[in-house]
Amino acid sequence: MGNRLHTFTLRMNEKKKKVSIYDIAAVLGVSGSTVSRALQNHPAISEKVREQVRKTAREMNYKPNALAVNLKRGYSKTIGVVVPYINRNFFSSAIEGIEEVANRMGYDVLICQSNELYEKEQKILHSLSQGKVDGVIASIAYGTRDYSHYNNLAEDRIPLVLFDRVSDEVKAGMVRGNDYQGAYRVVRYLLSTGRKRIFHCAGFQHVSVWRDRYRGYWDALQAYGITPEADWVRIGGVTRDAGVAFAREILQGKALPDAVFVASDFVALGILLELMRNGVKVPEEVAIFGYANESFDELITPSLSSVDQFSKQMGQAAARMLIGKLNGEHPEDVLIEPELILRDSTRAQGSDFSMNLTDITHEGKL
Amino acid sequence: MGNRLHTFTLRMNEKKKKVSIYDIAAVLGVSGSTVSRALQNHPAISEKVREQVRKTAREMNYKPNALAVNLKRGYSKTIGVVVPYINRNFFSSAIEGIEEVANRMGYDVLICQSNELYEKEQKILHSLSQGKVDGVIASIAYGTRDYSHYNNLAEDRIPLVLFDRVSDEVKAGMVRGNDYQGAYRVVRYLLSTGRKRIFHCAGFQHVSVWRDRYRGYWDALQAYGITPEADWVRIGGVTRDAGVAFAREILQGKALPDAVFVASDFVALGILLELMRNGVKVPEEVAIFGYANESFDELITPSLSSVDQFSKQMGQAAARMLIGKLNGEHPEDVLIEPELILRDSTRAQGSDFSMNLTDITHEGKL
DNA sequence: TACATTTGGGCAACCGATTGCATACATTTA
DNA sequence: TAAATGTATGCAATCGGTTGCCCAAATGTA
Repeated sequence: MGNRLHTFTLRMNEKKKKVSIYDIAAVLGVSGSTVSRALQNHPAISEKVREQVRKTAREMNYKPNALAVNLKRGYSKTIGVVVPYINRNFFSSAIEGIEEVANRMGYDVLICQSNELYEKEQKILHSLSQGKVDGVIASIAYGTRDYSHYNNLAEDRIPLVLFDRVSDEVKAGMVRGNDYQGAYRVVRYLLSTGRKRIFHCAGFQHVSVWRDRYRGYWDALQAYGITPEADWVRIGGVTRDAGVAFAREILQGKALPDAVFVASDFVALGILLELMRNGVKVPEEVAIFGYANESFDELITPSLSSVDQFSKQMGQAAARMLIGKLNGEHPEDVLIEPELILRDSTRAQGSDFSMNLTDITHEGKL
Repeated sequence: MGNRLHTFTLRMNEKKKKVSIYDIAAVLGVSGSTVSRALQNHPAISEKVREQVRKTAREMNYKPNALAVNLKRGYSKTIGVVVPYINRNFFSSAIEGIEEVANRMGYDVLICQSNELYEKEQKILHSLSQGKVDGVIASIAYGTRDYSHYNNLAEDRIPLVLFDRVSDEVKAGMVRGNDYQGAYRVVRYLLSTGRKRIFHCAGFQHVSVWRDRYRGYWDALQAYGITPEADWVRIGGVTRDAGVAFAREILQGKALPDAVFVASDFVALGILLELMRNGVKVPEEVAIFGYANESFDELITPSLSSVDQFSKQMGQAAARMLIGKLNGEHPEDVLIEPELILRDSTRAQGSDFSMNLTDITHEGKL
């Protein structure tokens, strides 16, 4: 047998082919079925043969061809994840949560980034729906306004779970943060510290999370009898540069705001730096409150108050939901309550303002 | 024909099966081969049939099964990428570079993270080598000390390119930054600003990049007639916490260093914050120089001097190299020269120290 | 010894494509 | 009109596994 193995090895080097069950079968003089069954611990195969097969497989460095297995089985035990960017803290920790649950349940995770581009998102989904994954977890790119590529997944029987950036136009399971509440509470907190003239820097309104945050902001102000003026709100992209641009607008306005509630930490960063570069004191003159609790928030000076969305838990919930769907269940949508993280950029001014807000995390509890 | 299509649709809903070329063939009354060829624009198929097939395929929402295609073709046009973490700026921009080149060349990219764990890395490579990818680009986890899982890829004819974290024990193409030079120049710069007592916080020495940085540090000091004492160097993990721990050691030592050259920005962050928390002035008393130019470097106060490794270019080079290998070429290894980014954490003290170092980038040139 | 079971393993179809070769028909040429 | 091309399509093998069904040998039972 050692001899046959040797012969085989030589052939290997010539033909540069991978080892299949039939190669093992040939060496052992059995059929492919037997090898397949032996490797699966099928009871119909005797202990003796089973051991021989396993041993030979090991010696020949056999690895099952996942493509063949998946093709035959009809599923791949793989979950596709589509996010705008993988290097946003929010998304990378969501992915962490997804991987954790998925791996535990025996699934692989295939990560893709859309770069916020509709076309790339489309391509990715198209590629994933060619049998590569059993289901998809996604957070919609903001370049996306037509959702048919998402809805098409259903035609291919690929279950879909959206998290964070969801849309009612898509039929899918959803895991969302309570962005409305988060925003509402941010504004209420700012009001409680005596800030009244509260601006808002929003993201594009076709995106659920930014629309909800805007609504929360609006309703909170209304609830306290304040109606925002037209120039209090700016809608735009969620980049640092957009923040810089908004800061400049603010500086050119007739009066500084007391506070700015920003729908994204990256925008908040741009605003904060640009305001300070122009001599505006944060938080003394203007308080700034971001959203997403990016990792840089606590590193900048002043540290940036923000809203933690429990991104890892969101990822876990999304993975659980998708796997539930794959098992034929009908899991309910998940809504995760966010938590305010208070830092220096919203430090209260002057005399101790006594608050009565029990739902707020104080600095350090991060 | 509309009728046949309708019948088919009904069957679809019942059986919940995806559309194959044979379904199209059945509707049109032709063979599977014809459909396959028509979809590939094979010249042997008449214009008329070709159009019919394409039209029907579109109507039936046909998507080729990637598993079947790849199984048959023997390759997948997919590149596997394995990195320790996707949310490190360094790695995510390397991935950006990889994707850019790969997509342009018609390859998909499958991203995996090892979390610095040997076991997970092993699992990932094992899974990738089951026919899922044509080649692998990786940066070795620091939990890895045995490299057979990498070398095993060769047995499966899967070309491998390592970037950043490489190893001589692995037979693979390599794209590296010139870490030795980077470190050497950092230390030379620090010396040029009058700092002599320069500590070094290194990463585990079985990892190429950290070993090289240590060597560069050592040689630079030697070249200037300085021999580091035993407690000048600490070898350990590359987390923020490790930095905090080192800072505490420093604080308990007999004398503060003039500067600390840190092999990782995350460690440098920990050191910087902990030193400052204990009243040490940075850079007045101690200068700190990091490595990797993470995005938070410019955001903290004082901003952190660091070494930019051109991670995106590294990714591009790695992808080019891998695709070259896939095309049967034998690309040469790539060494990328890093660039020093000077920020406030190493601001020179007292009188203007006139430097004669032309290879240094000055603040703002980032 | 004869028959019924159990055990171990092979045959062949199948998953969804691709492709070399054969074939049927149409067209051109001698 | 028969033979030689050309054109359009189908058959069947193949990629590397999995699995229902069938059969031969071994074992059990009377």
